Amino acid sequence: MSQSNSSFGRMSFPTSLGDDELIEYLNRLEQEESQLGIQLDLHGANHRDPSAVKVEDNLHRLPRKIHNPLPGEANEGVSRDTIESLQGTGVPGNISQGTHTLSATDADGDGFQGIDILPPSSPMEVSISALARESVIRASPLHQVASNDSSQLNRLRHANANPIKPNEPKFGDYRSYFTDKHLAQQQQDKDYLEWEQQRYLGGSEVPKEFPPLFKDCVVYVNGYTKPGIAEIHRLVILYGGKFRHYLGSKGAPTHIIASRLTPRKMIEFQRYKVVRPEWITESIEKGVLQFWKQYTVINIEYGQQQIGFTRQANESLNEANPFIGEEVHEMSTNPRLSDICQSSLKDRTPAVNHEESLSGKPQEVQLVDEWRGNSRTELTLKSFNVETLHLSKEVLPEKESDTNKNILKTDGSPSLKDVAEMEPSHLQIMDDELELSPLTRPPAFQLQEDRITSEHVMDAKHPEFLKHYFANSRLHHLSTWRADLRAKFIEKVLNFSRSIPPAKTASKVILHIDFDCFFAAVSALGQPQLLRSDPVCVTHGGQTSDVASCNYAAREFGVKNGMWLKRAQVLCPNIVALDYDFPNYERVSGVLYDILLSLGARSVFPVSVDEALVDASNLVTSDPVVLMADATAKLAQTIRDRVFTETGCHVSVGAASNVLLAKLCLRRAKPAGQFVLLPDADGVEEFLSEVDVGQLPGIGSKITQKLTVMLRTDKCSLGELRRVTRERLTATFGIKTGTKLFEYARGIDATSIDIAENPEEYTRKSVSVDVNYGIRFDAIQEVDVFMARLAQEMHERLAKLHLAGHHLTLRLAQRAKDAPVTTPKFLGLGKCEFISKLSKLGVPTNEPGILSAECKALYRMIGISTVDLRGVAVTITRLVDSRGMIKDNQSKLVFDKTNTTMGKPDLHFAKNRALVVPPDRSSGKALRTDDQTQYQIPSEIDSSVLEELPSSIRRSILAATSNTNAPSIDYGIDWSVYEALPPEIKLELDGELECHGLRRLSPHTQYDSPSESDYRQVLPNISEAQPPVIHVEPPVNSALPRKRKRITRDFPVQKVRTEGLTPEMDEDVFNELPSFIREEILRDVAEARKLRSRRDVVMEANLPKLVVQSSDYISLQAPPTFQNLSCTAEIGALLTSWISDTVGQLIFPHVKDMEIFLQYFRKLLQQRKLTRCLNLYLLVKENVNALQRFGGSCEQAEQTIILEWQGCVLQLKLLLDAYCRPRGLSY
DNA sequence: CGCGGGCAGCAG
DNA sequence: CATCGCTGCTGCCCGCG
Ligand SMILES: Nc1ccn([C@H]2C[C@H](O)[C@@H](COP(=O)(O)OP(=O)(O)OP(=O)(O)O)O2)c(=O)n1
Repeated sequence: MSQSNSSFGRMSFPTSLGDDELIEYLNRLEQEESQLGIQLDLHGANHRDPSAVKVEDNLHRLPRKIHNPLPGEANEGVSRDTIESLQGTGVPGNISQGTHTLSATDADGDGFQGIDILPPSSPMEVSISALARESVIRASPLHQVASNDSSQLNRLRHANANPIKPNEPKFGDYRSYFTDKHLAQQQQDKDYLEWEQQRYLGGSEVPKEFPPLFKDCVVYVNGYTKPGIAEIHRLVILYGGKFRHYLGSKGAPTHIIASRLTPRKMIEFQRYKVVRPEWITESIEKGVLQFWKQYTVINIEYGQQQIGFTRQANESLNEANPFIGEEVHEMSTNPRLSDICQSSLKDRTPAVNHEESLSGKPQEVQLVDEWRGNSRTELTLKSFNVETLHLSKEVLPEKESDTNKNILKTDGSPSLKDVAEMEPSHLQIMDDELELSPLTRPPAFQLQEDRITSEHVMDAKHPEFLKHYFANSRLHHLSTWRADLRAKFIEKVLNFSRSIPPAKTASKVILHIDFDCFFAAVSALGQPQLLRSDPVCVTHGGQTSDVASCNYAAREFGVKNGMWLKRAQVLCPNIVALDYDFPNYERVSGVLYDILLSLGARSVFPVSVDEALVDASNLVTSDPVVLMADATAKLAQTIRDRVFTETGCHVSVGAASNVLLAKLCLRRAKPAGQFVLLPDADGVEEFLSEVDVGQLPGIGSKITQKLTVMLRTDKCSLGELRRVTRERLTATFGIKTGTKLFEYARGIDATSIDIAENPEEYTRKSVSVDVNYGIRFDAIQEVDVFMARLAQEMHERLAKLHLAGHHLTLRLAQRAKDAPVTTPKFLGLGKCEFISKLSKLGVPTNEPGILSAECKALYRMIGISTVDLRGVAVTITRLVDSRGMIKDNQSKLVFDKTNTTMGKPDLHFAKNRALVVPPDRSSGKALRTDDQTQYQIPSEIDSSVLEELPSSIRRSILAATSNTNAPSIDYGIDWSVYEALPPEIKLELDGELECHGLRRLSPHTQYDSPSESDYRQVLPNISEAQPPVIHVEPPVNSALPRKRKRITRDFPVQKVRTEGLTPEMDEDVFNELPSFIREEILRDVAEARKLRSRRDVVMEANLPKLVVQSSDYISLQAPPTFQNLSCTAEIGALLTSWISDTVGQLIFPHVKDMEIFLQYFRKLLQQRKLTRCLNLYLLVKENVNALQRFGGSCEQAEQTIILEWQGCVLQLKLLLDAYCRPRGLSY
């Protein structure tokens, strides 16, 4: 890079840190600092003593803290309620509104009534502020308050009864998914302004004027710019503008800053004013907002010829309506449905403006004419087609798939797809339709819309992947609905004092009620022109897309739920694909449950969103036995009629004396029917004989297959099954499954559906987050970042449920050896092996930091190659109620060496949970508590640090300063030489050696978990105590005898090879370290832990600060500590974790943390620990660069964080250079 | 022999 | 382009103390 002055933009993302970049960076720092009024002369800084360089000041550019909840929080209760009501979660009294609306829409009959059943939009606005608070919390992950909040959270979302916790993430609140970050950013921006003002007020400088040049401007930066994104951000904010990290529809940008644009971006950005960065700088320079057109980017490289129409279009439009940007903004924050359509359309449709379209301004016509007349239409049209296809799927109430010839039309007009597929010459005719139909005919519902840039696939690398994915995953919805329903019904039962159960009659009547082809039926509601005989299915569309549900017309052709669309289309060429409509599924489900609950049955048990069991014994037993069947049939008929009237969808009802039979009857009843099988013994037997084993609950394909092999039959009916002895069945299938088969074959089933009988049995015992789609990673750093996001998601789910857990299980899907790298299903699993590993966390927790670190550590322990990873699942078990747990870190490290013969350190994390015991504020957590450090880096004390480390690392800390008594390990090190080393170097070497030595082990060795039976838990599992009373033991730490062994420095390890480490060689060792540290350090630490536990090593449990304590023993300087760590391996692990967590959660590394780290680095240099510095530098650099190389290109916010880290890298380099150059050292 | 981790299977 | 393969639970097997 020769032109060091002109490539500032590139500087923002250095992949290597050459001298040129360094100089540039210095220049830039100087620029910025002078603008900020900070005295900082960096000229020649690299020739100075590092302590004189005040580079870290640079990191104060933006204050990242978010101090207070946003205004608008006061509204939250209301807003949650309102949102709640429109979600239709099935609470009595809440649903009927939807019902009326629905019948109105039914009568409508034009196919576009979907709009009528959409929720009103205004509450959404408020929900944004609610989410903003969520993001505030998220921005300070170490100060999570959610789970500390002991206020009454109505986690079951009783819309009418209770206030809803405001920051409870609302399931199904799709639109607000993308709003939280905006608001966090806005808050940051506000903070920055305040801070900036403060500086001038407090300082001696003359207050500088910041005219609001960019008032009404909303700026977005694309790609590399000079100055960089951070600086532009700062300037825009400073001069009264707004800044966006996304091109989302919320607060849509008015200006895009870019130095150059790819052709695709050209098209994408057509409706924006795309300007060069000089627009910003020169506007500020001249004190007047410069006319943007002078800085337009569009014609820089591509010229007028090619897409000149775009520029002109933009100009004419924007000049005709200078407030267009503002309009966009306002509309976006008020997401009425039509706005949603418009904004999404705007984003995807080139060269049109829909505000204009709506108001019918003449410019629009002109614009379109211009566009059509352009000679280069072809190129554009191609892109246009692509975009439009997508658009049509999202915006139109129609479901289309590329391969599907049956484009479902809701009226006679051609769909956008039709238009898009026509020759350009036809477009002229279609123009009106093209522009207007999506606006006048909004969709039934707007699915979560990805904001991905067109060149980037939405895989797990994308920062918003999880939200996007879960918003669109049917199985996620299904699971969440079921869990919510369970919880709701348990709560219901607990709230009502248990009514005396009627004496258990010999005969029960169980109804099993289930919607027929639920998704398909509900989705088809919006398409009344469809006939019942039209085969339809619900699917995302695409060859390998799953058919979630198909109607009975389609089943005639052999189409089944779960089948790929490709196959369904082969079986049934005329099948019509419908879109998912999750909010309506929820609503319709609510109607069903209302009806069922209104029956007054003894119990209602939710099986699924579309399916429930009802114990109707009390409703029909008063009749004489003979008439019971009739009464039951009448009841079933009533239910079916009511449900159909109120929802327009059919349920079927199976009724019998137990759950098993009811289920089988239901199957017989479908579709749209009922089947009652009541105590007629012969009838039951006859009925059962015809049933297939596969229909039994809990008997799936595998068992069926095994049975058919065993019986040598094709199809195995219960009649045949009955001929098999119980013994044979239990021998083949195990005691439980065998018995079940035996009894089910005879219609025997004692399954209870009475939640009230034993609510405990139905409360959840685990919480998990699974992602087995979109998992594609190149670098381990990307995995780390993803793990951090997964942990954050897990944390949010746990916090919402007021749960914390003792155990974390990571389950990975690994591409099978023989499976192709590209899966048949796009971003799918393919053929995989699953490997899972459980970790005991030591304390019940839901802290995202711990969860994240643990996941990363477990990932390394499992040792799956990054590129073969196809799925990740995290499960938290051994749950406890987190309410009542004191949130602030009060973990105490407790040492207990009573078990020294086992050779294991007994490490107890005992939370001082005694509610009467005040938090020990004297123990040095000043940084955390007072300064709100974002990434928890306490400056002094053990416990805080330790808590945020993964237990693996936490544990290894104990060993880091102690002996590694592992005689059988061949480290290739001459330990006598080691012994001869100065103690200081020995200390420094310990951690490194450990890693280095361990590295010789096969990385794929499976390690056993350490036994942690000695872990003492203060908090009992909630499940053991009926009322959630927290049992508190007296704090054990103070009472504990200090049995910790005196630290002994003599290495007991003597049985080693003799060649090896010499004082000169340690350099070599170290030089070798970075390459593996950066890739394997976490794994090594984890392995160290495994190794220790496995080899009965006699070790000493040590506080990190013991390193310092032993400084009297060390004659030289004690090594500086970073977070009380002095082992490079651990510090490296911490840094790696820090980096991936901040990038993963899109939070800035906290200024103070960075300061502390740089301070540490400086100290290290002062002590001339060059190799360590080098290692740390390379570690950080490699981590940051890897993220930038692989993952970072898709998301501005992520880039900004990475940029911040690149700043850090450069600062480290600065410090290193300043140290090395005068000494003639090079590295 | 009982416990617990790992894993398979199942349902919607 | 695609596509959105979740999630909670039960039961079996096997190794360990
Ligand atoms: N593999 C599956 C199975 C089910 N579902 C969803 C769509 C279904 O509509 C809903 C209910 O599942 P059912 O098993 O009850 O199937 P249907 O309701 O579609 O059909 P039916 O109950 O009439 O057999 O769950 C799904 O997405 N994927």
